[in-house]
Amino acid sequence: MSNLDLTFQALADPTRRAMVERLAKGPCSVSELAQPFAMSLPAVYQHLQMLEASGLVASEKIGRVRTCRMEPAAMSLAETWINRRRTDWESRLDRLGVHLKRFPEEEPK
Amino acid sequence: MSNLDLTFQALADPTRRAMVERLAKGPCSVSELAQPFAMSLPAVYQHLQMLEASGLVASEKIGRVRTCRMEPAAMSLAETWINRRRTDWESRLDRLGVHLKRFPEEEPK
DNA sequence: CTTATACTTAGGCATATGCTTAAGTGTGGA
DNA sequence: TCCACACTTAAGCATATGCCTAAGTATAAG
Repeated sequence: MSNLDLTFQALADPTRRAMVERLAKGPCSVSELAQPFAMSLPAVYQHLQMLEASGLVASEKIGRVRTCRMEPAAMSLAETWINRRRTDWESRLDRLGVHLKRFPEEEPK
Repeated sequence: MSNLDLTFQALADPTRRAMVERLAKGPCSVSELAQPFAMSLPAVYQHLQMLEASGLVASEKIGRVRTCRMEPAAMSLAETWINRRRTDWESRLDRLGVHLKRFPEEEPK
């Protein structure tokens, strides 16, 4: 499974996106991360593991507290993939526009 | 299910990402879309339906041919969501940097 | 030493996902 | 009219996902 698979899969769940939103504001413990959700701690923990597997989040355990933080590099990878497709599409539209301006009656292939 | 759920879910599958990559180069029929994959046409069709449900792709049927095209607006939504979290994180790091420069021995809360 | 805290693992269950094959439906060429 | 083509629907199946409860483990406070 490629990293983009795991990354987009991780972002596909609203609970996990909310967790990322929380971590974008700054690091926190597993309990703090779990606090907003009406869900058991093991469930939150599983979500956290998917976020870590994708590389979107990293964590470190000190004493009995695990502190989680966002990992912006993985975010960038996903962002870049999307941006690339948008760019491809838009540059195609640009070329099409230029072509139609010069030969308005031809249908592009 | 929110639109971002459907969008990221759609992008989580490598087959569907490849379909989006194909469509970023320009519109094509369902058969053309299916051609690169070692997969039955119904399977491809189901992927297409997920892409349409997310808004990433739109299609129109003329005669017996359905022509599919990329829909950049849905791409932007996903891109923007990711970008926002990255920005939040980075601006937090910036504030932290300023603070540490002025009070190097304090631990930030 | 005992107990509370903060995770962590294990097992189970219901639903969702990604395919398959078989059997349609509508369109257009011969 | 007949038939091939381009989807489209339906049914089924194996695995994955998202939760749960119960039962751990390790650290820290009393």
